Amino acid sequence: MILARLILGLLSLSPMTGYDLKKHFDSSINHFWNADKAQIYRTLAQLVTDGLATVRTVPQENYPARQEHHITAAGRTALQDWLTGALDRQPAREPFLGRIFFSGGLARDEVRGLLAARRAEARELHHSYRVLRAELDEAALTDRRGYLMAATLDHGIAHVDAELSWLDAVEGNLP
Amino acid sequence: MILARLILGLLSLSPMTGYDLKKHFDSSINHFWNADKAQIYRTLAQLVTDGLATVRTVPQENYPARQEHHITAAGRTALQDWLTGALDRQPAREPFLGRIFFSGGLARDEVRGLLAARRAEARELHHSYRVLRAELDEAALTDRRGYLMAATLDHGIAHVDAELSWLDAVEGNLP
DNA sequence: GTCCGCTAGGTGAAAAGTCGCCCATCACCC
DNA sequence: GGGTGATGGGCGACTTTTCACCTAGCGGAC
Repeated sequence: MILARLILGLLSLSPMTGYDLKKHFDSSINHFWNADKAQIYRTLAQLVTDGLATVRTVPQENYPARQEHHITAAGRTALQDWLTGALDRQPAREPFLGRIFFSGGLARDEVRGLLAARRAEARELHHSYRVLRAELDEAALTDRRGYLMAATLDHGIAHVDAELSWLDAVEGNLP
Repeated sequence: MILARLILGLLSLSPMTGYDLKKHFDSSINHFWNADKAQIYRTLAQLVTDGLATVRTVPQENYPARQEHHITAAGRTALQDWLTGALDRQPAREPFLGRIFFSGGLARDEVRGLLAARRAEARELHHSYRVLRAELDEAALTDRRGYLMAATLDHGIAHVDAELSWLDAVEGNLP
């Protein structure tokens, strides 16, 4: 499961609770994956039963105790195996293209509306990616870890740019 | 469910069996969605119980009878509602970026290997999209339906191009 | 004083999707 | 004569994902 791997990846950076993980998913991971809270807690439990992580309860003042999950040696091995293993190509999934594909029967302006809505979304995404990118520490980009994390954001930006160009072309030539 | 809509879309073009649908998914739809055989049959059954499609059994010589599914008026309405309804933005899902994100601990050459594997995949995809694109009838592209169907392929090509450029940039500056 | 939001960690149920397997017939190749 | 693959239509079990709900204490706003 990809989620288990991503969680292992985060745990390899530092021990975390399910709550911490959810916050990471919602911020730094969000541009390429998202995870439901329930799914995170269940996957975390699975990692523990599989011996890839261990839990340590850390009491806090004024707050509920943290169930801190630590990656184990076996977990690090599993993570390494995933990172260096063969690429599993996953099928394309673009619901928006499904609409475009079947929009031949719509009026011209309805199609333009569809494209405009998509453009608005893309622009918004582009902006939020740019903001995230600008917040990155320039110095951190010179080491490989920081560079690759930034690269995943650049990936998002590049694809949103491609999307905008495609939208322009499609609308420009729309019969 | 998106799958139900895509199936309705295909049924709106012509009546089909589950088998026909699977073939369409594997050819013309494959660049933006894919569907499991079992899933198609179950969704088809659901469409019938929901009154969005009806079945007609058509016997054949030498072959099993076709369970031809026809879209109903209610089905066309549902399809129209989907096409003209608000865009539901779906979260990003890029397992490959998950690898990149956590590959900071790998050796430089291992990261290059990852990028190279991705590049090979992208080039292959690019080629298959180009082949499909070339097979399209030029004349059909002047009407809106054909134009939009081709546009979904162009979308794939544009994004694969963006992916290749991104790969070049990432590898070129890799620390 | 009461409600909202943050910290923290869940459960239960249903929907969605995947995987392997099954049935049948015909055509074709070796 | 046996295997493969196309035509056609499924079933059952499983995993993955989502949705709604629940617990509980604390801090601050109204």
